[in-house]
Amino acid sequence: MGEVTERAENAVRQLVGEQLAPGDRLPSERTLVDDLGVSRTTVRLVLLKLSAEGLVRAEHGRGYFVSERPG
Amino acid sequence: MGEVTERAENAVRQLVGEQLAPGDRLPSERTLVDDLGVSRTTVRLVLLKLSAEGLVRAEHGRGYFVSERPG
Amino acid sequence: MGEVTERAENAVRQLVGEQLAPGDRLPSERTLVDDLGVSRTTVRLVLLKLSAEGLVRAEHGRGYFVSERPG
Amino acid sequence: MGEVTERAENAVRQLVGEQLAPGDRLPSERTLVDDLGVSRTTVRLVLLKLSAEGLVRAEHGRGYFVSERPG
DNA sequence: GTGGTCTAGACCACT
DNA sequence: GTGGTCTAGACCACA
Repeated sequence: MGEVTERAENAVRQLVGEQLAPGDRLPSERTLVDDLGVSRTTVRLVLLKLSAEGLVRAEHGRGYFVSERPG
Repeated sequence: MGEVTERAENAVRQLVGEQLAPGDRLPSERTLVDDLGVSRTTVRLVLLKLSAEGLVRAEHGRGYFVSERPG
Repeated sequence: MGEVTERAENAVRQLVGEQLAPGDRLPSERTLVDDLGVSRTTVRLVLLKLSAEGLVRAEHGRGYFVSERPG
Repeated sequence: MGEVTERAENAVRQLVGEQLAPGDRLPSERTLVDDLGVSRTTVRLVLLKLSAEGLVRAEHGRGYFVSERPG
């Protein structure tokens, strides 16, 4: 995993862990693209990783949400 | 066609083929939204497809009805 | 215009004149149906009248909004 | 088909017929949203119709292209 | 109170 | 950064 992706991942992890509560919706993919200054591919790579960890959960057409049971 | 739409399509096909008779009225779009747990857009996509096939026919202000000649 | 429609009209007029500001969105047609306890036909009749007066303006798919220049 | 969609359809037809040549790429759906002032749903409805007619062809991840054989 | 049209914006699959 | 799928919910036309 490259340097850019790693920085994006840490930014999203921090957002989820420190600024959001379980059940909260994350910023949209396109908002994260703008805010983090990375490509949509990179954003999705990060979100897919966090989804696999169970930290967040995607709902088609609605958004990403912070999981109730992290892990 | 996506996974969600496909499941909804199968549910409506089964309803039309097994529980309703020619001339019967289908549940309203909004009822199907509740019963199938999908958006109205997805419900309409399915009903439009079945209409194009001639399985059902829409009547503005009245509802959807099972066709007399399926096919 | 019947008694029921008149009561509904007065309720919406009061809402627009006293509780909302120019540019604000009105409650949706279906919300007004529930809140006023009248049919959709009655609600639309009232909103059409207020639109004709220039008090409110409809935007398809978005809602009704209080006009900037009432009248 | 509604009034808004019809206007959008005519605009795209004119673009395809008068300003683009076979093989040319159309503006992206999101660009058309901005240019035509309608929602992406409406844009897609128009493009789906023109695709069904064979006037244009969609390529996933690449864009819409003017067909070689219009019709 | 139904089907028809339209808005706004999300995630997904792909290049 | 495109097209593809899906959500949510608004007003419109009709019965």
